This record gives sequence, structure tokens and C-alpha cells, in this order.
Amino acid sequence: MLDKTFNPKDIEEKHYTDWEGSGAFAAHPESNKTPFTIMMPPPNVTGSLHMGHALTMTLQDVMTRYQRMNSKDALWMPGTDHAGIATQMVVERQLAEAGENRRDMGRDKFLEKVWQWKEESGGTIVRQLRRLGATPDWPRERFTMDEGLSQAVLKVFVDLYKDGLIYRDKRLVNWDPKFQTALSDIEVEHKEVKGKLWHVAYPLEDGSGSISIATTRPETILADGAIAVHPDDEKYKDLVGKCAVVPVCNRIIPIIADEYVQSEFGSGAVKITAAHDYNDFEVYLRHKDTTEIPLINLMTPDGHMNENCPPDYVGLDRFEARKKIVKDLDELEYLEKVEDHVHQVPYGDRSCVVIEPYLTDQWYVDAKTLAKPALEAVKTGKTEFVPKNWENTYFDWLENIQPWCISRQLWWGHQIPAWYDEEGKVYVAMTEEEAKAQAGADKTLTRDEDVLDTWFSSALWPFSTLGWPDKTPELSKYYPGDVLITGFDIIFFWVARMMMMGIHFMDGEVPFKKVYIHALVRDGKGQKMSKSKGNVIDPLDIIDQYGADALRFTLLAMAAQGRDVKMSEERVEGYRNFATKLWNAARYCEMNDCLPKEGFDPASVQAPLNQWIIQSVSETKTAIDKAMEAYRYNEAAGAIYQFIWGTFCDWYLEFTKPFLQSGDEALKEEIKGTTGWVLDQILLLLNPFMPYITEELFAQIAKREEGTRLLSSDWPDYSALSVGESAMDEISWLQRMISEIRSLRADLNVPAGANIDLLVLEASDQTKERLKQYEPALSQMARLASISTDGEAKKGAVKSIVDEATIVLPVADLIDLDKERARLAKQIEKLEKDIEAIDKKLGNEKFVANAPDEVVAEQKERKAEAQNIRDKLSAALEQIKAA
RNA sequence: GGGCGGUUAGCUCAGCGGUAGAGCACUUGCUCGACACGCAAGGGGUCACAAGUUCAAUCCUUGUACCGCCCACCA
Repeated sequence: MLDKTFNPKDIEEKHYTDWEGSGAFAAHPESNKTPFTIMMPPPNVTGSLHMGHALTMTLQDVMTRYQRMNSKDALWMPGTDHAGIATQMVVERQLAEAGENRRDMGRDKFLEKVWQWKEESGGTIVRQLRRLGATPDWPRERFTMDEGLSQAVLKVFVDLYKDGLIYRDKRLVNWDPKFQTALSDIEVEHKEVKGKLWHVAYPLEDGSGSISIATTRPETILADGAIAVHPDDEKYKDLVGKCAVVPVCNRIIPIIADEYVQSEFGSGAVKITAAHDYNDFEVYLRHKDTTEIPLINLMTPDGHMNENCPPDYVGLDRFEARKKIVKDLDELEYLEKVEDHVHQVPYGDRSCVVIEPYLTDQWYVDAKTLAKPALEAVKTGKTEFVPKNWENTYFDWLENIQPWCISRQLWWGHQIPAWYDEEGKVYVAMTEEEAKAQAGADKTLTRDEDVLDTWFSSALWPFSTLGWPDKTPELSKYYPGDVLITGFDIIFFWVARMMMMGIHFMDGEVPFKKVYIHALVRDGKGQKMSKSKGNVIDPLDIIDQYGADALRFTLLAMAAQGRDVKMSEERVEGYRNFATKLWNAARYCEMNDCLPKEGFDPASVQAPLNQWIIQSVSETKTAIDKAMEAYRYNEAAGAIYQFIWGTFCDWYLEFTKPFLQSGDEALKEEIKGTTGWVLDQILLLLNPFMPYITEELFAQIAKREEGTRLLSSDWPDYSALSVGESAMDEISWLQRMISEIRSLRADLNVPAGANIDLLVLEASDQTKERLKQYEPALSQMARLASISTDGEAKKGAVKSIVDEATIVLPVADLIDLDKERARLAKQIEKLEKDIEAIDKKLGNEKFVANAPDEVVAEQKERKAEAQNIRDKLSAALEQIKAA
């Protein structure tokens, strides 16, 4: 006997262990089944499960389970990402706590520490995924710094270098002074900041006056190399070619003309600080051949002023230097005015410190070239985004893509396979031996210290995890993947780069055919969850409290396309209740011997009641299939929810109760068989969504062959079942009948416990027959003492209409006549309004002429029906008035 | 500045050319032997605003107003 409530805690671990042990998560490259591949976006090794993971992994797991049940050879490829900066940060923080730091320790020793940390703590998220019920092919789990994947990274680097698609360049990069590394453009977040605009006067060298400029970063004045004005600006025409004196450091700089300058902004003159500003650098490049413009770097890598500054600035923090120069400018009377100014300031997405444009040598990928086929693939539909509007975002980014800076001044990551000889000449090769062979035996080579951007290795994930560059069976079977399921926040970081790398290295073949982009999870108020806001809902807490099934179902039900998912505990509670409901339905079935029986054939059932529920199961399955096909998880979840609760529990089980108590034996047996069968189908259909409770019930309600699990069961196929319309009509009638009586009773305050008599007038033969047949169900569900079809409505009886028949409840002594009059009047009024609206339509010649015939027919039918009911209710109202 | 999305019941959101839906909340009844994490019956919406297309618009088009997010170097 099942317990009274379902306790997820008791069974989740047991089933997961059993599932994993069964080997059912495994892909089988050797099988001849159609493959279905999902690449799991590898979470950071430093990560722990948050709601975003819970959502994306649930969607992936549901898809994987669904495809697996549909006889696909499903590969859900799991793994983790080494997460360069994030991981190095974690370990450095630990070192700091122990009073150590990585530079004292040295690179090798430090890396040893990181690996040690990875072994000890890197498995957290992977363990947590198991609690969600995720079923990827664990034995294939990869790490982006695994031997094989690292080899793939080296090969990709070397090949791209040979093709001229990777190169070294000296230009401005986004420099993170906290981590002291370069960052790519997309690792920089621009935030609106309230700053100041300082207006500063630069004296002209010839003493003939001064020229005024405005700046938001006065400390960079110390590195000024020129002043620029617009070539057409009359105001400054005569100054071009002259020189000005930089305040405070007294450097003489030229005044040049460049179209970049906007005459209307500020004073119309701009200082040019080529080593610390992207635009200024561009100006510098345009003029450096004709005008000598100093290119001065005034900062150390950790954001302090260097020796290129006046002595009293050297060593100052960049923000201190800003304060000091403002003070100095003011004292020296160069500062003309200060305005408040709102502008965008770049911050490192991990370090959260202000990023400096900084002039360094870095490695770049020629993203523009790689982007072309990646764009083409989506334009031609080889890869499709769902929902489609994300393609615009993808196009927009790739069409404007800049060179991708891939070198990072970190230690944790894939070290760049480049060596330098003493003259600084570079040799790129898979190994030091090969580099030496290139350089010649007499050269001493030093390896590039830098490592690659973490996303460089993630970009290879769809093929590096399958054994590339070897031609493995996995690679040929599971590439390209069927669908990539991920959030929009990493379309640039990851999706686009996988497209570029995949197409380039896999002979033009895209890495996945579909990209399903889901929303981000927010809190109940729609705010982004973050630790600092303290509004984080921990999925593990939710699992502890409500069970993994409830969490999964909540995420699915709210995963409608193109919207944020607002997570609130009340919703989870609701779906926990749903699990309990199912549990109790199964418990009821168990108590009534309605369990799955060997040999039951749903095609053979005779009773319309049973035919109806079987047909409903089939329709539900169709709805789920349709929804899954379109990645409409919320619709799939809604369909099965509605069927279980609204159809099976609320109607079918209630219909059949009286027949099970007293009915003829054949019918009883058929009901038992049908109920058991439906319950089994429910478990199958719900399994991908709520794997734990369904697996538990599956095991409890029937003896199965040893080792049979829902996990590895087949998705049902009802194509052989066909049920006539008549059963559906008949049960629909029964539902309407019961609803109508219940509604009347409630409206008229008939005591809930009172059994009353039902009189049905003007009943057709069919209705009479049905009343007789379903008498037990009607009596019990509508609480009737008797049902008759002939007789006369007594004075004060209440009337209503179901189809052709008038139902009469002789409850005169129980009800308030005024209330009944009001009820009838209200209904009649509503019907009149409907009829009027329909008449208006039908009276419109254009409508009749243009609307499809079936729409016109439908309107006519509705009108007739409304008129029929109205007439009968009017008669009833007259009768009461007469009484 | 560009792009995308949103505005539907008290709240959170589905729906998307022909009778407005769900969950929660609310009201009123219910110890009908599965379930109060429940059952039954209800109340509640000029589908942001304006114009247009159409026989017909919550749904399509255009515009307006708010609200989000993403991208963008204006000192």
C-alpha cells in the first residue's frame, strides 16, 4: 500500500543510483539507431548549481529522455569548463588566506595547486546535476583541459596560425588592472556612471592664447600626444599645424585636423591620448606618418602611474592621480570649468574594476573571416534559432565582429603553443621539439607565457569532445548535433564561436542544426538573481523542500519562449501538489485493484466511458509530441498536467467509482483494466518531465520484469487505437449534465449533503437511454435521489437546459424564489445579448458573403442554440412568476 | 544612438484573425472511504492608447506612451 503522501526525499537518491548504474544514459555509437545529440554547455568547474543551470539542464534532460524513449540513440554530452579567470581567482583567494601568492610560488607549483583544487572541489556542480535528475552520458564526461581536448586546442591554434587566421598584433586591448590581463570585447560591460567633464585650457606654444578641451579622464592629460579639431571648423582653422603645451607636464604637442572630431561637442577640440583611448589610437594611426605624435603609456599593468609621469605622480593609483591632477590644474589655473556628465564606463565582467585601454602585444583571431561562413549557415537555414528572432542578434554581432583577442596573462589555461628565439622571432608548433625544428638547432627558445581565452577551448566543444582530430566513430555519428539548448547571454561568447570553429574545422559542417534559446531565470519580482541582492533561490533548497520533480515541472511550465522565467516558491508548491495528486490517484487505483494488468488491450474496450478516457490519453500524447517538436515545453507540461488532474482524476475516476461499487462484473473488469492501463500511460507520458515520482510509482504499482525501468521504456504509440466520435459525445454530455446540476444546486444553496430528485423533460430517446445507463454516475456525482423522465414540473421547480432536454430540480421548499427569478433573468439577459451580437453579424451581407461557410454555419448554430435555451428559460421564468 | 522584447483577471503569465484562458490569490459550500498538498460552485478582464487593413482584430500594419534587456568609441 502506498503512503498517504509522496516523499521525494526518500526515493530520489535510490532511483538516481539505480538509473546511473543501469547504464541507460549511455550513447551507443555502434548501434544503428538514429542519433540524437545534445552538447551540454559545460558549466564552470568553480560553479555550483543555480537556477539558470537548473532551467537549462532540465530542458536538456527532458529532451534527452524524450528522444531516448523515442528510440533514438541519444548522446547528451556532459563536461565542465576550466574557466580561466574564475578558477584562478578562487585558488588565488585561498592562497591569500594562507598568506601566500602565486608569483612567489611560481607557475608550476601554482598550477599544481589549481589541479589539486580541481580534483577536490571541481566535481560539485556535476554532483548537483545528478540531484536534478539529469541523465547525460557521464562516463563520457570531459573537461576542457583534459589531455585530448588540450591537444585539440593546440592543433586548432597551430592550424589557424598557419592559415593566417591567428596573428600577433600590437594594439589597444581591454586591460583589466585587477587580474592584469587582456580581455576580449565581450568580457567588458559598459555601465552608465555619473562622472564629470573637466574643461582644461592648453596654452599655445607661441603664447598667442590657449585652446580649450574637455575630458572625462584628466589623468590621461599626462600622456597627451596631440590636440585634434575638425578640418572644417572655422573657429580653429588657423591653429592647425601650431603646437600647444600640455598643462602640468609641459610637453609640446601638435594641433591636428581630423574628421573624427565633432565640432558641436564641448569646445570642439579633443585631446589625443593614443595609448589610452581607442578613438585616439585610430586618429594616431591616421596621422603618424605625417605628424610626430608621441605615444605614451603612463600606467603600470596594475593601474598605477609609471615613470612616464612627472615624479610626484609616479606610483599613484590611477584614481588618486585623477584627483591630484584636477587639483594641480586648478591651482595652476588651467581648469576652466567642471560639469556633471553621465557616460559609459567599461568594467571587467569578472573583476568589476574599470578597464583600461592599454597598448600591448596580444594574439588575435581573425574573427571576421571565420564569421562569414558562420553567418551564411544561419542565413541559409543550416542552423536555425528557436525562437527565430535571436538570429538578428547573431547576425548583428557577426556582421560587426572585431578581431578576437585570445591571449590572457594568466597561468591557468591552455598555454599558447608559441616560442620565441632570442631575436623575438616567433615559432608556432604543437610541441617545443617542432618549434625547435623550425627555428634551427642553435636557437634557444622561450615559450609564450600567456594562456588562451577560456572560450577558445569551449568553441571546440562540439567536436573536441568527440575525439577530434581523430576520426572516431563518435565524431562521425554525433556531429553535427541536433540541438543546442542555452541562454541568450552566451550567444556571443559561445554559440557564435562554436559556429565559426565548427564550420572551419569540420569541413563546412555546422556544429548543431538547431539552437534553442531559453530565457533567463529571475526572481518572483523579475529581478536578476544575484548574491549581492540576496534574492537568490537555491535550486538545491527547492529540491530538498519540494522534490526535484516539482522544481523541474515548475521550470518547464514557465519556460514559455521569449520570456523571462520568474521563479517563485508558490509555483513550485503548486506543482508539488500536482505530484501529490498523482500519487494519491495511484493510491486510489491500488486500493481498488485498478492496476496495470498483463494482457489488457485498450483497443478492445466496449464501454464509451473507457473508450473516452483511452482516446483522451491518445490526444494528450499527440499534444505532447506536437509541443516537444516545437520546443514548447510549457505546452507539453500543460497538456499532461491538464489530463492527469482535470480529466483523469476529476472526471474519469469519479465516473467509475459507482460502477466499481455496484456494476455488472464485465463492466467492472473493463474499468479496472482501463484504469490500470491509463495509469501506466500517465507514468510513461509524464516520465521525461517528472522522472522520480513516475519511476517510483512504476515500480510500486505493478510487478515488472526484473530491471524494467521507465527510464528505458518506449514512448507509447497509440496509432492503432481509434475510437468513434459517439463515445466522446456521450461523455461530453454526461459532463455537461453533471456540471449543470451541480451549478444549479450551488446557485440555489441546496445543502451539499441533500440528495434531490431529477426530472428530465422533453428528453430524446438517446438522452433517456443515457440517463439510464449513467444513472449511478449521475446520482453520485450530482447527488441525486432519483431520476425520472416523465412527470410534471412541480410548482417552484428549478429548470435548466442541457441540449434538447430541460432538467428540473423540484426543490421548491429548499430555495428562495426571488433568487431563482434573478438567476433566470440574468441568464436570459446574457443569452439575449449573445443573440443580438450574432444577429448583427448574420445581418451583415458582407459577412455572409465573405466569411467561410463553416464560420457562418457555426454562427447560425450558436444562435439557434441560444434561442432554444432562452425560450425554455423564459418559459420557466413565466412559470415562477405565475406561481 | 541602434536593435529586440513586453504592456491580457488582484498577482505571475499562456493564447494570437471568428464564443477571452491557466496557476496562485479571493468568495461560498463540502470530514461524498485516493488526495484539505483536497472536492465542488463562483466572482473578477473596454486584452496599454490611437489610427489603419479586414465581412470580422486581443491577435495583422503604423504610430504614441510607459517598462525591460542587448549592442554602440562621441571627448
